[in-house]
Amino acid sequence: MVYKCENEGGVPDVPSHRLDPIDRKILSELQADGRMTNVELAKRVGISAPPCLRRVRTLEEQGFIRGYHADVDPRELGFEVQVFAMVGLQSQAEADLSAFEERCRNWPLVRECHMLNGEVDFVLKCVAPDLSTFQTFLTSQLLTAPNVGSVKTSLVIRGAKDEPGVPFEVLEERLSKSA
Amino acid sequence: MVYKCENEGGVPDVPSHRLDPIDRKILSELQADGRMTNVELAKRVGISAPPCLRRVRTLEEQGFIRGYHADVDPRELGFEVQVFAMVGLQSQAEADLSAFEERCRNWPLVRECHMLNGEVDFVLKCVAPDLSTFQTFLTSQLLTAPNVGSVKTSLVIRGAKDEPGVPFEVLEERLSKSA
DNA sequence: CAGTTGCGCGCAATAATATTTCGCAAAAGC
DNA sequence: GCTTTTGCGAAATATTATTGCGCGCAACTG
Repeated sequence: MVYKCENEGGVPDVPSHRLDPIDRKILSELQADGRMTNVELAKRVGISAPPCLRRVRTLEEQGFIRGYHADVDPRELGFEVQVFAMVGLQSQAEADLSAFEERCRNWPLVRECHMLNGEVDFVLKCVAPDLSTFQTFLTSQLLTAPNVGSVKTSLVIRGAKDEPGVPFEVLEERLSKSA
Repeated sequence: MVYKCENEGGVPDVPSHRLDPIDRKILSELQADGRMTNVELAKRVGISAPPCLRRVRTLEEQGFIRGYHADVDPRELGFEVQVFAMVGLQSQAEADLSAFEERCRNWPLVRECHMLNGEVDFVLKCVAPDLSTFQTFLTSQLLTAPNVGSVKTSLVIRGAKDEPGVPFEVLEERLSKSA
């Protein structure tokens, strides 16, 4: 069970030590099927519905669960193209990094933006209805954005694995060892 | 509304042309909040609950919705490390590509695996509880896997954007132009 | 142009589910 | 050993999901 430590919006202390096996099972089940009914979930984790729902609410409030999303198929919707873009900036000053991140947040075609260590500064995951749409975005938006030095793009030929979230198996394994 | 063309498990013909504005709104709403109740969803898309639920079911069956997932916070759960790995193989024969993909599917730390064009063959998105766990995986699993030529890893310093799914705004814009 | 058919909507009824309330019991603290 | 705390579960209530019609509209047909 999650201990409701009210540390004023502060940083959580020791992450998953605050979760008991039932909480972890709940998270695992909801990660696999986010629309499961509460009664079904309760059945699976081995407690009755009311406490199960309380746990879910608490997990949501504490930020362990950030939200729920339908997993829509991009291809079926006409987004045929997926691209990874490796971006290098000219200046790595914090203000410039933030400015670029903010720009990414405003580009709908950019779904993910992660700052990296090493020679490349950012990796972007992009989707687009077709190649020409992406090319237009690339040349008229990304490449011409302030402070952008180099961009290397790679088209996704095919997806081999795309699992959401985290591997709970690894977490359990790890917790059983440290016990 | 989705036309229930029963083309025997075949490839869908013209993707989102089979979806009317209400269907797209449904997908958009469920992508943003996958646990929304059906009544709330119906209210938002402007129809009553029963037809709304029927549409959702159809969208699920037709594969537009692949599933629902709780979005759990990796950090809160003790997964402190996120890494992108660019992998080059020695042989790009189809059998060897497939073999590597299958291997990725069995590695829990690897959450995503995409085949790319260009010099790099695959990009992998990995998570791990800490750096040493990842290093162990890297050296004793990934680097020693058959046919793996080169691996360049980049640690994620910070995440700037991480939106699930597709930008419906782009889809709507596109459909309004072609009309 | 009236008749017919197919399709999707919404109303109303029913079945499930979510959510609240409350009392009890076990673990933690004193 | 006795409070205090914490979380469970049964029961009651409120919401929601789901099913079963009948209606209207638009396309097709004769």
